[in-house]
Amino acid sequence: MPAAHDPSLLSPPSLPPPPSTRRYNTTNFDLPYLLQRAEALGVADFPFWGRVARSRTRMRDTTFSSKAYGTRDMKEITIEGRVQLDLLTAVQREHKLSSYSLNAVSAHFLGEQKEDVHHSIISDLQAGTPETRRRLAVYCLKDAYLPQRLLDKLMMLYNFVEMARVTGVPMSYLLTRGQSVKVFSQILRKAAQRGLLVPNMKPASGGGAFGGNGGGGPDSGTYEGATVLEAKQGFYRTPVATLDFASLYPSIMMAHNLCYCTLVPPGRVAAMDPDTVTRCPTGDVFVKPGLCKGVLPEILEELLSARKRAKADLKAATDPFVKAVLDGRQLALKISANSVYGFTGATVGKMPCLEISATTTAFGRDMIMHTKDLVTKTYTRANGYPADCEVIYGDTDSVMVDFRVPDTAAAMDLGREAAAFVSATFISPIKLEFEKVYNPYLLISKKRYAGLLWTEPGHWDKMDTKGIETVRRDNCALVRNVVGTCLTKILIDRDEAGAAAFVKRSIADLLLNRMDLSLLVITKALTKEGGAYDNKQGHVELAAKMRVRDPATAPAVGDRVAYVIVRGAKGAKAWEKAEDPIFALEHGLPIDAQHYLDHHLAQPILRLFEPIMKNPRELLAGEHTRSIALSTPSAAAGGIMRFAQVRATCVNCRAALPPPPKGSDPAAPAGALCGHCAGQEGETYARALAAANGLEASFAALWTQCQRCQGSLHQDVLCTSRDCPIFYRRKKVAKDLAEAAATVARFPDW
DNA sequence: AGCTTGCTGAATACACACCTATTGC
DNA sequence: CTGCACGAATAAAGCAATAGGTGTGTATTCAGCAAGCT
Repeated sequence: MPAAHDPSLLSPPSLPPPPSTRRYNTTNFDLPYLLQRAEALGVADFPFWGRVARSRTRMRDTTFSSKAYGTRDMKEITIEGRVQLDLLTAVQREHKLSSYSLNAVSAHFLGEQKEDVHHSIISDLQAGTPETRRRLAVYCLKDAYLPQRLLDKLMMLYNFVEMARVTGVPMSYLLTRGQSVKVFSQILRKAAQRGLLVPNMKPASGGGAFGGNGGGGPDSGTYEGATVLEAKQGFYRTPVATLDFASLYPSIMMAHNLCYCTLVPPGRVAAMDPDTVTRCPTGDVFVKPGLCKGVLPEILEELLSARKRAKADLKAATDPFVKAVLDGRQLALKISANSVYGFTGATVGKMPCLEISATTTAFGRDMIMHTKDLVTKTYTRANGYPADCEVIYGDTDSVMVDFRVPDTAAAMDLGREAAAFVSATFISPIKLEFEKVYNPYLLISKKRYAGLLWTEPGHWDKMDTKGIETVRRDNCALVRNVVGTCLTKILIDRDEAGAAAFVKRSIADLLLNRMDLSLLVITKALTKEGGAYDNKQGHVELAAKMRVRDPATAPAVGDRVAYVIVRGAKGAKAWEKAEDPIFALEHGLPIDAQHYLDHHLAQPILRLFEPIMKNPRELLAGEHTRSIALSTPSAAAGGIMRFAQVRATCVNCRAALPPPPKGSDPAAPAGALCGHCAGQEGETYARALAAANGLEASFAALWTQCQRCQGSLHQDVLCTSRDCPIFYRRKKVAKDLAEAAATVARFPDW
């Protein structure tokens, strides 16, 4: 690309245009852009943004990588005395969304869409007329205004300031560093108060471990985690009470005074007075608080009291959105508290101490088993209770008890009683709480269930769904909708037949190609560089393809890749059939409906209906699955059919028409009807016309909707938003309309 | 010549180990 | 003692679990073919 002809500020020679996700990614996009632009234009006195005079703003590349936040390439930009708050990073860290484009995030939190203009058009707008430049300016203003509103609405500053104060790290760390630096900072602060010194430990593996990330010593780094009780799968139509340990791991660490400074080295155990130490299930020994109170337990007390305050605020709030934000805040504090345990188990971290983490989980395992046994043994008919209770499930810190009573209020009473009774067998501050009742409760397997959640008798609070397709982001919206609707019908409406009917309808719609493309878009995160994958995967292959098509907008590491499954040759692997939804739409690639049915819809439906129906498989077979609208392209080598002449078909009965006579113009419209249908021209034409008119009307409606979204009813729609269902619908209707118009054109005499 | 039989290579099915993404707690 | 160049190290909460996919090896099925038989 010769840059000479274009001195415009909008297209610097060295910098690609922003993909839609980067538009509000100040630290990784806007600031580097400004720096590089100034460099390209030779504006030497520009990059001095900090509050330290004559200190030049510097930039360097880094990558951040952690299990929880994923891997991301980042830019580190030094601006002394000013806090950078990159909203994209903040949203990515605090919220699990399918798409993080400014558009999608605004729609999610503000209920507002924003047009998404492809970067190539931006140059055109700038180079156009005053009117197009005005439009560009409005668009840019929106780009700036939406992040500001998100910042306010999500109470980001408020939450970040609190987190920074509680953990004692600079605010910038909250977005550029992980959990461990927060824990370490608290340890340093507490140790300083006590006059203790913290050792500067060497990083785990001593050798020159750089370049290839192989090895890494998987043997010593791991320890046993929590117990997950066997899930007694089924659909429970009676109340199931849930008993939870409050902050299990923190409370264990506090109760048993687990800390670096209270761990007794094996060689010294014999010398200790047995009354002053605790011997743990792992065999490790820690001194009791009377002798020396641990640093970690004290940190935990502070974090938990901060969380208690947050919970009190949450209770006082009335606005549902504010409630949601405050809930996020208390959750962040809970995660910080749990990270203290995690920090001790992080073998690649600054100060691993597996004695602490392994002891913590060992206590937890004992406690959940103890709770299960005690409850099962106590709540029996023999002890005067209505029935023998059963623990049907439990994960880490919870047990789900079916007391076998029909009444929600009765189950709550029993739950409260059991919680108090079991709590009494533990030392402070360990506490088992009765929290909620599920009724009904659909238990599919470990870590996957759904139910109506009750916290007081009389009315249920909400439908709670865990681990099922509706809450997983690597499903398409179709699956989420079908499963979600079925759950609503089954749990709330108690209409199992209706749910089954809905499934059949959805399958028929899918196979008849009546699905919105937006419902079929799957997104998955690109977790590492393309070459680092061992197995081929659809989203990885597609990302590579997109890099070839347009490097500027292709997904980068850490981004979520959106794709649809299009039809491929017979036996093609799934990774060959993944395609960019916009590309598929624009090139008219057919969707592989069967693949969606077999690989995405079938299993979730079976799992859902298995506990409910006798023969769930009938949902996947039968009349509604027979209607395939399009013919499959033929087998070998990417579809040999591509080279075959497409024969025109009768508009009425779709029978193939005889080929046009030799020598005639092949481009001329074919006759409309076959000999058999020849008499029905009038009604067939009327039908075709009606279809075209209907499509025209819906296209106009969608177009207007998009115009409204862009804020002007007398200008072209430029938006190509991957996240907007209207966009897909508009494109599809446009295509259908073109086909319908072509059909109408085959009746030249009418 | 027409049919069956047995063989062979290819296609298909299946079990299994492993990788990857994501969630629960 | 200060400024600069150069090289080294930098950082990263945890485990349990489900599910879908890939790749591989083995067993089974099937089509095609030649030989043999009627």
